[in-house]
Amino acid sequence: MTMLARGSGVTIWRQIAEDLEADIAQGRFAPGSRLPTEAELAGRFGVNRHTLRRAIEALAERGLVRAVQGSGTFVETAPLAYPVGPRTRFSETIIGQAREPGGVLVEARTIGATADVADALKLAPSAPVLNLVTVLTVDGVPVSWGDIHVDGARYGELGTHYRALGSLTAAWTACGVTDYRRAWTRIGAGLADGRDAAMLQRAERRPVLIVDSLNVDAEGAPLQWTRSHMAADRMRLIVSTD
Amino acid sequence: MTMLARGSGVTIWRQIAEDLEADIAQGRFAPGSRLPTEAELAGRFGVNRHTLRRAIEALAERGLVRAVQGSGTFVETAPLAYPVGPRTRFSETIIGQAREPGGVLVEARTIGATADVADALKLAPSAPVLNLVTVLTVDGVPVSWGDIHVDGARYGELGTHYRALGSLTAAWTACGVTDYRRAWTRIGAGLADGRDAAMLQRAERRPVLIVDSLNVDAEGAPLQWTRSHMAADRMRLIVSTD
DNA sequence: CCCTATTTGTGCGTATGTATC
DNA sequence: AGATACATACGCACAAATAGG
Repeated sequence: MTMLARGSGVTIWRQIAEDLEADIAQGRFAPGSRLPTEAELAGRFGVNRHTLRRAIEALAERGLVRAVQGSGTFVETAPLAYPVGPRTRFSETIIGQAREPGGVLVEARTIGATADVADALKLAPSAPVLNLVTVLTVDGVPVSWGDIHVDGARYGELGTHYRALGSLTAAWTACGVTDYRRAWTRIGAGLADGRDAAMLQRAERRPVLIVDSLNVDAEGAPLQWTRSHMAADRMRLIVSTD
Repeated sequence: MTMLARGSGVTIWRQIAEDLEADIAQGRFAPGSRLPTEAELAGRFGVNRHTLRRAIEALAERGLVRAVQGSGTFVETAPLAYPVGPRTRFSETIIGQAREPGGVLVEARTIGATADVADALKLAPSAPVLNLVTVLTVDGVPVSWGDIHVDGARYGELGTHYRALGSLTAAWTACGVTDYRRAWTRIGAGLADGRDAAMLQRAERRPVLIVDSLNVDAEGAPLQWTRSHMAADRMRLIVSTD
């Protein structure tokens, strides 16, 4: 730990933030590990806990650490690679990287198709559509949430199956769809709003990847239109074009 | 124009912003067109120019309009679709959408390969690398800037050719590389920093797509490693997996 | 190339409402 | 109730960038 230079023109919290950042960059605080408590760090630097919190806040804002109330402050891990391919499955991909995937169904309801959805799924305007809201986690950390839309008339039971099985692939199988593939993916970016912040346990205004996609069955008929919001500092998309 | 409700609990600038947004959504202000001047709009709404500017600022923050000093405030156009495929070329894609592509070489220098670059290009660490910084525009509006790295020993003239020809594909041809393709693409997101803001003529903290990619020649040998920063509200990536 | 009008950007001062301690 | 801080709104003036003659 370097000396703090009071009155040097650089605020104390900034010096501390840079110090901690160097510690993280050089692996003295490992990715995924918990930082010492705020009280301990404040003691170490010889500053008030408020000052230290300001430093932590700056690091969290840049996505280097994540503060969890009641638990601690954790060093963020390197972003996960998520391939975009015709047959990529979330669970398989995550397991292949020796991590533990998870999925939670947050909401399930039937709504009328909006223009976008009706167009993608080739349904009549305002036809019944099953809307599932899910959160995907890796090692318990939310990485993405999705707004899933399927034909309500044909696949109204998808939500029930998903809730029981915890995997979308399995839920589709239970609905009699044994195979599906990704037809197209549209990738944009935006800033996390209140909902993103809540679903991804992330601060507002952090960058999110906004990914629209269409899955089709073996015959090419549209099955599922999804808009996913991915925490950009936890996930990165990989496209192979060989 | 709806009446402004002073003291209604909603600030005036917010009401104005919502009013203008509705005008844009319903096409009363066309994409790409210039809004009335601040003075005129302030007069129309019967408010101070500062108040109106606050409303414009809110719209600009959401990417709906773009203010240019000395020129005016313009309605942003819908994001451009940019395919990610083995043989997509910027110029061809843009022309195919009936828009006008442009490219400017901002900087050209030779540096030592960093670990990332050496790895991607299969060069020795700190081998000479030609680094080109370019800005791509559509209809004169910057949509992306890129940090291009190529083997300095073999393709040191690429920068000269690019500057003369204005197109990377043409510059490669001049270097004797008649064909190349995209091997892989990694897509993340971040917030615009000072450099992004300057290069993309965009405010800081706006969302940017950060795209790393590798181009290879016909034999699959690495040619060009690029990190592009794309203005997310002007461009969106499309991946087809058929 | 210069000059000028137009348009957005910035600063300072003042007054007022609102939330917080 | 009082004190304080902060965002809102207005007015005026000037700086900086752009466009056109």
